[in-house]
Amino acid sequence: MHEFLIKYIKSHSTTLLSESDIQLINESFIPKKLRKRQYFQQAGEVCKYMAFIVKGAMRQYSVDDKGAEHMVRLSIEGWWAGDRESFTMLTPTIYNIDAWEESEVLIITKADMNQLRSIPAMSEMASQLDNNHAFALQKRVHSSISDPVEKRYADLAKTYPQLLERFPQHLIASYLGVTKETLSRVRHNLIKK
Amino acid sequence: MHEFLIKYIKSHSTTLLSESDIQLINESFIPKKLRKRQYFQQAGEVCKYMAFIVKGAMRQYSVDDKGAEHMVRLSIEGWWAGDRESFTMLTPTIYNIDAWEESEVLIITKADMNQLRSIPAMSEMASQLDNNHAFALQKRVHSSISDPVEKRYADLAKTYPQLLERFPQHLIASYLGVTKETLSRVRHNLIKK
DNA sequence: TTAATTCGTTGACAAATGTCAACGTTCTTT
DNA sequence: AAAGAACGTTGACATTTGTCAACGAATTAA
Repeated sequence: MHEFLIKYIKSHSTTLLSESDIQLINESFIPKKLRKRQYFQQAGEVCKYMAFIVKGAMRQYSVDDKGAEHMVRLSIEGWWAGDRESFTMLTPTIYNIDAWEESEVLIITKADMNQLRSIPAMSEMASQLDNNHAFALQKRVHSSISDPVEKRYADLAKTYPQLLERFPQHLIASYLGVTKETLSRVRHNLIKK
Repeated sequence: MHEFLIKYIKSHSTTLLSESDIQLINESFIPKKLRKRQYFQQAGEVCKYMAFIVKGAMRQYSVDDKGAEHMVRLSIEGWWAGDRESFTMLTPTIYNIDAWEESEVLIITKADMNQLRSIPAMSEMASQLDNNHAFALQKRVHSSISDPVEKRYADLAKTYPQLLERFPQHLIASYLGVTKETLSRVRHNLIKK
């Protein structure tokens, strides 16, 4: 189960991992299975763990006054789940995170994560991840103020085609900030062209 | 001119700065004056410098096919300017950055920034900044998919009242992702309540 | 000082999106 | 196998937002 993570770390760093490094990593990341719809984190809690998804699909979302859900993130295997702000600042999160599909994850606490910073490949990977995360958020902000829904959907389909295969359209619609009806019509228009 | 930066670094870190640290910082950050509307960075270039704004106001924006500008960021003194992705990845930026008001900035190259990582307070500040930046982007993504314009504007007015005083409304509108006419009407409705 | 821009507002209308209801299909669960 | 739920689509209509034009006030430049 940890092999996927080790492979992932190697591919996101340039320095080598010693046997003892791998040992330490294996001990720090605890395997956990999540049933369909099982919460990994609920709004109001402090996010105690980051999860590396080995298998499955998860979503991060808020719920507003009217009970409507807003997807801020959709993730599948090879990606991470957890609210960064809550995790690093130890403040209560406003997001729920749950498993959309039955999932297998490797979870780690903040303390253990800090321990692992002593491993060069780990800290390298972490900062690379932080960068990529920030770049992706920046692009999403930019497209949200610049592009019509049609383009936002097309870009998503091109950049992350896996997400369209794994999540139903009403979650994709929420992720894009529109209703499922609007996305349905936008898709209809796109096909015509 | 550097005093403001030093004060800023101190307030964003817990470790002390030695005299030689301050010396090194002063040498790494080069003062630069920008006239009104002068470019700090143009789309297509690689962002060679990060700028700490000592005085003035700057904006970061893209320009689409139709010539419309989209403000991804509005910053004033005590904030930073520069496209993080271009700066760290050495890729061409898609954003223009220019001075909205006459400004004084302190600029630093990536190489010099890396040098400064040896100063604990500096690296501490940098990671704190990265975090705050990511948290702010996350919030903006969330509000863009969850909140109506009215609430987005009210939140902005509450969180960053300075921005409303320093930038004209059509730039604020662009920052929120709506036209100036829409913002004008939204404000009108807000006042009635 | 005068002339030219920029800025914010407003009205009329078009376009995009949301809301609500209905429907058939597919997928789950029993 | 049957029943229920989830999903995606469509229509009718309301609401929001965009577009274009015009206007006056404030700001800037000549």
